[in-house]
Amino acid sequence: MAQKETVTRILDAAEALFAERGFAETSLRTITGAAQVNLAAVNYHFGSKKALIQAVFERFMEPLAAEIEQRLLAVEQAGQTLEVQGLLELLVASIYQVHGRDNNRAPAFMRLLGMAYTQSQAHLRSYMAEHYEGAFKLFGKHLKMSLGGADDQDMFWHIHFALGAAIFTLSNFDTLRAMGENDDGEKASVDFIVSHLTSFMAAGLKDVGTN
Amino acid sequence: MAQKETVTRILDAAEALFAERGFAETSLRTITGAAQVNLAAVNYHFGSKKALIQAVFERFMEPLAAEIEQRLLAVEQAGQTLEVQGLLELLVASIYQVHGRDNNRAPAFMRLLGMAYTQSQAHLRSYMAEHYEGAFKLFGKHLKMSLGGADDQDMFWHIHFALGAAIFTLSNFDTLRAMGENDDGEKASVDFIVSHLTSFMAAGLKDVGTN
DNA sequence: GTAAGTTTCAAGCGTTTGTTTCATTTCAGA
DNA sequence: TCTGAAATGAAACAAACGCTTGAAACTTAC
Repeated sequence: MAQKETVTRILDAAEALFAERGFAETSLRTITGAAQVNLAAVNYHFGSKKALIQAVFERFMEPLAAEIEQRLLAVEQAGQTLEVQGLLELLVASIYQVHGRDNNRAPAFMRLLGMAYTQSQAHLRSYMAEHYEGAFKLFGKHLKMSLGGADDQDMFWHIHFALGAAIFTLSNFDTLRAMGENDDGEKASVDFIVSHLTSFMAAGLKDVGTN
Repeated sequence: MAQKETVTRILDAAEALFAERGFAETSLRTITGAAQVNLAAVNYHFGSKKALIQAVFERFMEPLAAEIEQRLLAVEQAGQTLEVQGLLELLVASIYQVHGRDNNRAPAFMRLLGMAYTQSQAHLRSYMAEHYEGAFKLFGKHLKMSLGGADDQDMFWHIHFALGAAIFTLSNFDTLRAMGENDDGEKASVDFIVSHLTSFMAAGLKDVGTN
């Protein structure tokens, strides 16, 4: 088996299993078992479990952050100014573009993002803050413009309120979808939720500076 | 040492440590060490680690759910109808009333709530859904009235968007507060964040049914 | 075709985990 | 004061963990 295959299979299995059960709850043996790869391969290719976790994040975030930055810069160069709703749609479109919209990779990764905050993974948080500060600040700049120059402190918190709504909802997507079945046993579609979520977030963000 | 003391000290230590590091990352030895209690005491008094986790939730949620139900029923009996913002303030007031507002128990518990969703603790989610369904549905009824009879499906999702914003923000309270320091090194106060958060949530909730 | 480098493999290293055991201590009720 | 149940303590259990090892199996290049 070629190296690339082994590495990819480990990353695929790790991403899915971490998302499903958490970092500490997922052992290397479970991962290598699912990936049909020898236990030692993880330490050989990545060095440690911690490094594997980081690699999972890197593989997802790297192209996504690049796509977002590129789209935002294109908006600038065209001299446009997007509304809040438009900015959020830009994020959604970026995820779909980079990671597809038919698989459930995006919700799975949102679970990972949530875990990076909730579980004791300080190394992950500093890694993310470091590597994707550029994209985050660029987005903040655009958001500030579309909100008519809100106070920085207010905006920081409103962004995280919105981020929380998105992370929580998408990271518990399957659980919530099962809970929220209507009386006909019908589950909400992804598009339904994404459109309501962005609408909710936009309404909340626009509330900045009202108290 | 009397039994009650031992049980209480285990619960106190477990609540704080679980909130700080997660369930799987916190060993019984760490808990009993912090509580200055023998290792076997956990299995003696609670039965298992899983049962201990559940007991931590029960101790916090039981009086809180009762307080919320009581306040909502009092509103009904007075023939009042609360606005969205008023309903959210009722929740905040209930937490303060039951668990105090000077300690940081509420943010710590919000971390636990977030973990109950994010980590693989299906037993906790079903326990919560079962035991506090009454309070949840009662709150939903009031919210629906204050939103002018929104669609059930829409409201279910908007509630969870708002819940996500609250859980995420409060559960990562310290991390975010450190990240969000302004240039003078000043951190946002709890009251500042709670008031902005409820305002954000109210704005988002009122958005229900606009698309 | 062979040698060098890379990747996989089975096995086992030392630790830590949740849980159990059983002897000992504590303490209320007779 | 005696007794029996309740609680605590020290020690050990099997199982699972991350990680390491050295030999075997590959791939690559000459």
